[in-house]
Amino acid sequence: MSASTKLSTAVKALCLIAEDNNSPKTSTVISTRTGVNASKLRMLLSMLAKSGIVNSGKGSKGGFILNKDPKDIHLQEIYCSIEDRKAFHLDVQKFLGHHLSIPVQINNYFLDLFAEIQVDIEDKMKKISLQSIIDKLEK
Amino acid sequence: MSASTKLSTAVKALCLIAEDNNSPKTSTVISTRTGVNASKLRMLLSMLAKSGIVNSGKGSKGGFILNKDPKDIHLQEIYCSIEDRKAFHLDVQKFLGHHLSIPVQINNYFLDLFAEIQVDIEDKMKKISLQSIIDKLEK
DNA sequence: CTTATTTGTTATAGTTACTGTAACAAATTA
DNA sequence: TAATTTGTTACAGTAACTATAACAAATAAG
Repeated sequence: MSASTKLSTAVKALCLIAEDNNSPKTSTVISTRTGVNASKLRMLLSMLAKSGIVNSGKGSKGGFILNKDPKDIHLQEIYCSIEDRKAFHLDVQKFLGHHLSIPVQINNYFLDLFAEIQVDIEDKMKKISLQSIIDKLEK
Repeated sequence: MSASTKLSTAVKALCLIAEDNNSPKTSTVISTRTGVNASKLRMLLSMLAKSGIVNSGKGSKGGFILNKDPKDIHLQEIYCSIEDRKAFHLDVQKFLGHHLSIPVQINNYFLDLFAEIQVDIEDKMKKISLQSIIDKLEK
C-alpha cells in the first residue's frame, strides 16, 4: 500500500468513525463500508491509536472512536502516524564514487531538493484538518 | 527505477555531457562515470532526445550532445520527458461504491489534493535550470 | 467460568513490479 | 565491409506488494 493510499484509507476510516463518535466502529464495519480488508484497517488504525488520534477497545463493545476533535486532527499528523518511510518515496540511486565526483554531488543535490519538497508537502497537509474534509463531504 | 531516481540519473548524464558539448559522449562512457547500466542510460537519453533536450548520433562518432543551452533546460522539462506516470506516484485505492459514498468522495478529494501537490512540485522544478545545478557543482 | 467478540500482530502464499543485463536490428562512420 | 553506437525488446532473477488468514490477548456478557 503506497503512502498516498494509506493516507486516503486512514481518512476514509476516520470520517466514518466521526459520523457517530459515541458508538465505536469495528474494523469489520469499516471494511464493509470502504472495501478495505479488515486486517489492513486494523494495522492502520492501531498506528493511529498509538499516536493518540483514535482510541481502540477490544471485546464485544469494542472498536474505534476518535480521541480528538476533528478540528484538531490534521492530515500531516495522520500521515506521520502511518508512514515510517521518509516522504512520498523520493529517492536517488547510490553511487560509490569519490566525494567530489559529479554523481555523488548530484545525489546530494537531489536529496536536498527532495527533502525540501517533502517539507512543502507536509506544510500543505498541516493546514488541512479532518473537520475541513468532513465539511466538504456534507456539501 | 522510481521517478526521482530517473530524474537524478538523467541530470547526472546531462551534466557529464555538458562538460564538453563538442564531442559526443557514448552511453558506455556515461555508464562508467555514473555507475548506471548503459542500456538503461540509452533508454533515458532516447526519451530526452525525443523531446529535443539532447541530440543522439549512431555509429563510430556517435553519442549524445546537448541540443540546448543548459540555461534553457529546466528540471520540469527533463522530468516530463522521462516520466509518463502522473506525478511522484500519488495514488488512491479504487472503490466501487455509489457516487455519493464517503469512500468515493474521499478518493476524489485526494485525487484533487495530489494533483495540486503535483503542480506545486512541477512549479518548483520549472524554476531550476540545468545551468544552476552545474554552477553549484563547480563551487 | 465460559463463550463470544474484537483488537493487535505475525505469517504466508500469490502476484506484481522492478532490476540489471543481454541481445540485436538499424544507422552511421571509416 | 567491418566496427561502432543508438534504440528497443526481451528475459530471468529478485524484491516488493497484496490480500488474506490465523491466532493470542483483552474485553464484555450471560
